[in-house]
Amino acid sequence: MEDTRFRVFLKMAPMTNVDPPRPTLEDVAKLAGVSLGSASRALSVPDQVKPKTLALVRRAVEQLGYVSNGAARALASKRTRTIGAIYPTMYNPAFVESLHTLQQTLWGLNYQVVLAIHEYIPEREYDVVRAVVERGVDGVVLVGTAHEDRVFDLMRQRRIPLVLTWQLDEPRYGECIGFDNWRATYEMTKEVLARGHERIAIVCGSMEHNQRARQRVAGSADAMKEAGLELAPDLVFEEPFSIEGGKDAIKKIVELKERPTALICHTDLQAIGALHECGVHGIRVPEDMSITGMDDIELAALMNPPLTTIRVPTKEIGVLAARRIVGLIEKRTFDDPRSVRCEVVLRDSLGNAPAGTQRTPAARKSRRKTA
Amino acid sequence: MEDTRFRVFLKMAPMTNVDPPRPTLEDVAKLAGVSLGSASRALSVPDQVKPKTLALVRRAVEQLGYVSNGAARALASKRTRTIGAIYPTMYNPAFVESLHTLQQTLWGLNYQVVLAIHEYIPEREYDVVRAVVERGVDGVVLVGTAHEDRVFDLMRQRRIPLVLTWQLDEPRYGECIGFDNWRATYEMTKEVLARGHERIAIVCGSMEHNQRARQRVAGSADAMKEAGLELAPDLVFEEPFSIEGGKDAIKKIVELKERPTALICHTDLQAIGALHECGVHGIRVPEDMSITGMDDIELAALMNPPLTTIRVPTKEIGVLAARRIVGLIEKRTFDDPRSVRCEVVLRDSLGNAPAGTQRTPAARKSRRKTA
DNA sequence: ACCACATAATGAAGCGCTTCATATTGAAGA
DNA sequence: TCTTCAATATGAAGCGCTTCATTATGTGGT
Repeated sequence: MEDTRFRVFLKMAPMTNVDPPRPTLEDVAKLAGVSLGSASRALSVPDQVKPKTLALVRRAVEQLGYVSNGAARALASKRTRTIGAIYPTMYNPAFVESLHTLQQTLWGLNYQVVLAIHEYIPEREYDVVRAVVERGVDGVVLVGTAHEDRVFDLMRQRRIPLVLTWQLDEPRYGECIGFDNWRATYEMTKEVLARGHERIAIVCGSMEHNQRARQRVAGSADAMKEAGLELAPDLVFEEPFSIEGGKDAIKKIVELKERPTALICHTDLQAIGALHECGVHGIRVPEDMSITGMDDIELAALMNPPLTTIRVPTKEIGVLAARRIVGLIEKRTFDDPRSVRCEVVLRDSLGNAPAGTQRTPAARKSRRKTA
Repeated sequence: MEDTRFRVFLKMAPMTNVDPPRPTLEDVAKLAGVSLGSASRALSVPDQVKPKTLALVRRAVEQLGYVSNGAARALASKRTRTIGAIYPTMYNPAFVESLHTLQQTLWGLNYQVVLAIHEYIPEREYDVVRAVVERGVDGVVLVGTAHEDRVFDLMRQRRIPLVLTWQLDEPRYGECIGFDNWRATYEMTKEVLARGHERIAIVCGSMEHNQRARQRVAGSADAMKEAGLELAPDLVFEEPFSIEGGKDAIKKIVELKERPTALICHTDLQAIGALHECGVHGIRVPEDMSITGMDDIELAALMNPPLTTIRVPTKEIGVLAARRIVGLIEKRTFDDPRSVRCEVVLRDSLGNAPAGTQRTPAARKSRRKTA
């Protein structure tokens, strides 16, 4: 038995091309009866063509279902209206918020975002930046100010505007939108100290390639020094910035002979993990141990107990980064601030140090004061 | 007084061009002493040039800091090695997980991802798909099988491979990787019914443009029908798929004369919000009201009480979607499954219905059975 | 009517790459 | 030494768009 469907197909194939080429601007121009140049201008600068021409072109576009070819446009115009946004991870809602406003703002300025994630792996960051640059972007937004030299070199050599977020520094290349990480943890640590804590632990991320982490640890260390205390190196836990990271810190802490009475985490995710793991081990928060986070993600306030944390203006960072990168690209100047402020948000997960853990009279006094 | 810096600048400007052009492949070829074509092949198919040529080209690339121009390549080759991934939001960790494995898998297959978010706004979805197509992608991955006609038409007309995730259907165009949304809530509802609940509320997303939402509601309705019950329309709350959405549902529920004894949420985020809001209103979970979620995000197990939910193989979906879209593009066939399975994960937020709320003998019986 | 001048439309020259028909090379066989 | 035929290399033709020098069109002033 013959399958007629096949016969039809074979007959038609040579006539109806298998792959009818997608319409180009030239097709549009031809159909509209105008020149290629006019068609192009009708689409990109509609107020510079006569209404009649515009209408003709628009109708042809409609009729053909024309969609412009971005590669050709990019090649000819040397612009892509695309920004590369490179984040460590999307598991942290703080970055999601920031990305969200970044992309909203850029959309409003008629730019698109291409997102890339490097999972906190430094070499991966370079690969990703390079891939994005190769693809063609008019600007790049990165998190943090410390990056491999070759990242900066690549950007500078290609003269691609760069905005660095989440931190304030004098970078090798590019501009910053961020906050003072040192101050953030410094102020939080002050609050912790004010409640009589002396044995304070820190859960930070890997410090090796993360300057923010180093600055934050320094903020705590300096606050403690001012109080005549010292940050014990064995109470600084370098863990992933994740829920799991926070859990692991607590698992290590329960093994300690002498446990800390407060735990300052550098992300809310870690704090949430720590909080939960404390429950597993019967450690009461804040009675036995205080826990603080950073970012003030939506969930922080919903925890039990609600999480004391540092509010980071993530959304503002996204907006400002978007405006600044566009400003750099278009050599316009938005008169925006470069720095945003964090603030400590006090909730129940931070309480007084357990009685009898204070060695210094000053601490005993401060504990009473805020009790 | 004369500012000499200016003089120097003005003098140099005509000589040292302000914008030394980035090196092109032609520069590389020239420096290496080979033809443009050979240089191109050295980079794209290194095993088809002599080792000597390859070395020459590599050295020239190195020396010039050459980075290829993706637009030119895309224009000439008609391929971009880029996949457009379009998600409703990144606030839901379930999507983040899925994106994560999608992009990892695609990276391994030598493809990049451009991400776009539409915030559950249907018109925005089209804009975003179009923007991505215009930019140039070899394939697109979408969430859900119901989309505006023009989305499908655009993809089909341009013959861009399309993979639809999170759901199984016979779409107008493209292929599916997903699970049976109806079955997921059907099974969950069975579990709820088995604990004697009769007044069951549902928190879903907007059903108008979201077929998944409709399928899930149908799953619950059908399970209830089998038990001789009916899903009350006024107990179906269409709320955003967010923490806030869950909170709002509870706010409406506390106003009700007769409250439901169980709340089936369609995302864990909603369930988490609901859980918290119950606390605010003094509703004990699960004693006064049971709450269930969907997705089984990491946080679900950390809630208090831990959340009964439906585990969705989000990571698997990402991997399978990546492999399938590449398969479609390269006309290769990975022998992968098209469907993945969900399963109910029982935790403490689902409990027995409060005594005295059962109207049917069967329900009373089943309550005793599982008590 | 005529010129001057702004406003629009035209057509061609690339943008930097891939690809393919063609030319060149060199090693093996006669 | 001379073919022969693979393996490589070459050079030119575009890919579809923007842009710009140029030409055409039309408006108001005299």
